[in-house]
Amino acid sequence: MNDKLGELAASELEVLKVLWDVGPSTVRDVLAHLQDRGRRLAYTTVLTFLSRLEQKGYVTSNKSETAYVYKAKVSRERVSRSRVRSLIHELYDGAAGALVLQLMQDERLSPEELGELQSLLNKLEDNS
Amino acid sequence: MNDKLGELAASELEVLKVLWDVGPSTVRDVLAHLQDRGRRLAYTTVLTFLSRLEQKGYVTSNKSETAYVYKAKVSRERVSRSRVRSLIHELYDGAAGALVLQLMQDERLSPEELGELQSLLNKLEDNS
DNA sequence: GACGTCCTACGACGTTTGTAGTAGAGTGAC
DNA sequence: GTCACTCTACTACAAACGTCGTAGGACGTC
Repeated sequence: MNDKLGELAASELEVLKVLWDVGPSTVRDVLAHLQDRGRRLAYTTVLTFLSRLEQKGYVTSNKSETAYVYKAKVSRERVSRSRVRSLIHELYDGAAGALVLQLMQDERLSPEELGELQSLLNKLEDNS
Repeated sequence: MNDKLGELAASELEVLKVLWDVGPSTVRDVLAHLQDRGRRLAYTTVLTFLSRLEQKGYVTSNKSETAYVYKAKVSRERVSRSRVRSLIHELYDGAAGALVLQLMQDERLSPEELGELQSLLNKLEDNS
């Protein structure tokens, strides 16, 4: 059917993130999780977002006994990659290195993270 | 005056980028550069974007002899930082390291970029 | 001084986003 | 069988976004 992913609005992403974090959920589940995160929305608002996400191809739904269960159809990694890529494009015309440098400078990385980076860097240097 | 920066829509960012890339420009200059990049817009559309950018506090304008000259008031770095930060927040709940790793793996970095990363990494490790 | 050209101000209009209300179907409890 | 509740479908509506048209002032040229 509709394989083409539409654009993902901010609130839609927020909802999708719940599905990633907690797995397949009903509208009521999603609402509860959002409220835990301090977001106050009406039940029907969440329903609207889930429907729009389904239309855009990001989630699927299955009728269970009681209510529809929504499930993410697109992985967090895929969305992340595509958003990061457009960010790089928008801001740096594709120069990913600049972004990495900026991130490393601005965001305080833990020693563990630094270690991981180092070993990945070693691998990349070997490979080239 | 109005110090608060509003949200930056996609097309507005595109226009702002021209100002960053080529410096202070008139509407017509901006339009020309956008068209070079393959974007087809009406003159008045660009004017609208510049006005909205000015309202939101991202650019200033000065009347010259002939036409207004628009100038970015907010640096690319500042916008970049804030967008990257919301990206990290939206997708990784603040874990910047994950994003750095993903970037390094997905985007093919040149040997020069890898070198820069290495030396920054050394510095960070020393400091900690 | 009328004409073409360029500029800005302002309004407009369809679409998307954020948010929610209402109506009606299903179901369990009494 | 009626009450209370829950769920979905449909509609709505304001604000933001993407895009442009038109009107009218300024200026140079015949």
